[in-house]
Amino acid sequence: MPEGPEIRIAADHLDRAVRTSVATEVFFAFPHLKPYESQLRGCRIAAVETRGKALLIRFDNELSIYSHNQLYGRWVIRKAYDYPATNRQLRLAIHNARRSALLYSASDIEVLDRGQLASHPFLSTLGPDVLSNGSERVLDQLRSKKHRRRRFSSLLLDQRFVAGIGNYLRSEILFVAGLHPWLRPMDCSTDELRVLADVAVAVAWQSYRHDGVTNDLEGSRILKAQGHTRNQYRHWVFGRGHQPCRRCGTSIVEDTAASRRIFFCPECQPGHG
DNA sequence: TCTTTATGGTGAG
DNA sequence: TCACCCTAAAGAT
Repeated sequence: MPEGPEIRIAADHLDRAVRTSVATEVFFAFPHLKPYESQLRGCRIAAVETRGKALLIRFDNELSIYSHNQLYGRWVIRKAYDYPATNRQLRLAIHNARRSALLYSASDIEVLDRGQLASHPFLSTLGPDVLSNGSERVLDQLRSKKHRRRRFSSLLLDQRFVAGIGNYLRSEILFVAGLHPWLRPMDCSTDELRVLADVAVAVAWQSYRHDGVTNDLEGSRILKAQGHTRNQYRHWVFGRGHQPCRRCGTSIVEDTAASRRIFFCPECQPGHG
């Protein structure tokens, strides 16, 4: 289940498994991609990259495989031709002498040449990647005229604003920054925006380094030791509607924004109304 | 065996 | 803002 950090973790595994190796075989489930199987067979993989939630596998013949996992796609790395037992649909496989990289369930897979990559309708609209840039780029976006009047709840999910933030990071970032979701950049001081930009980058990096845990690391470690499940210790507020805030005990509010669930603490995230 | 939900994204109005 | 697309798993019946 993929936001920027999860995609980057998958890309790291993929990179270790296939980069610099020759693809001995490439399989596409979609008929319109079949012609590329022979074009990519025997090619070396030059790089595995992420752009927000999208992933690119760059081959040395100038072709790239683009994939977006949406909500469902899942990468699995196995020994060569060692397929897992699963009911999921295999959509893409890249084999080398030692490993097989298998992409299940994803529906958004393309093969792009250099020109198509440069003008890609989704990639070309992405804002700065939250994991590939310092917080200055995020601050620039927050201060830009284009975004100043939009609520944080809408802004943080917009990949043209900053790429890689998804629905759990939205709630978590706003909680850590202490900002109410309905606020807009124009409602905030420069210092507050600077904090938000720093927090956005920091929370995304913590999630990447600690396998999706955005909660306080020491606190989550204790909860885990006490036998709490991953869902129970993972986040500050996301998925914790009506439970007590970990900081102040106030009941966490669950609401809807941009057609997605959002969670916040009305006490720790003031400034609305 | 349904219906709903999900850490995502698009396009119409 | 809403309907819709995508796929899999969980929940309801």
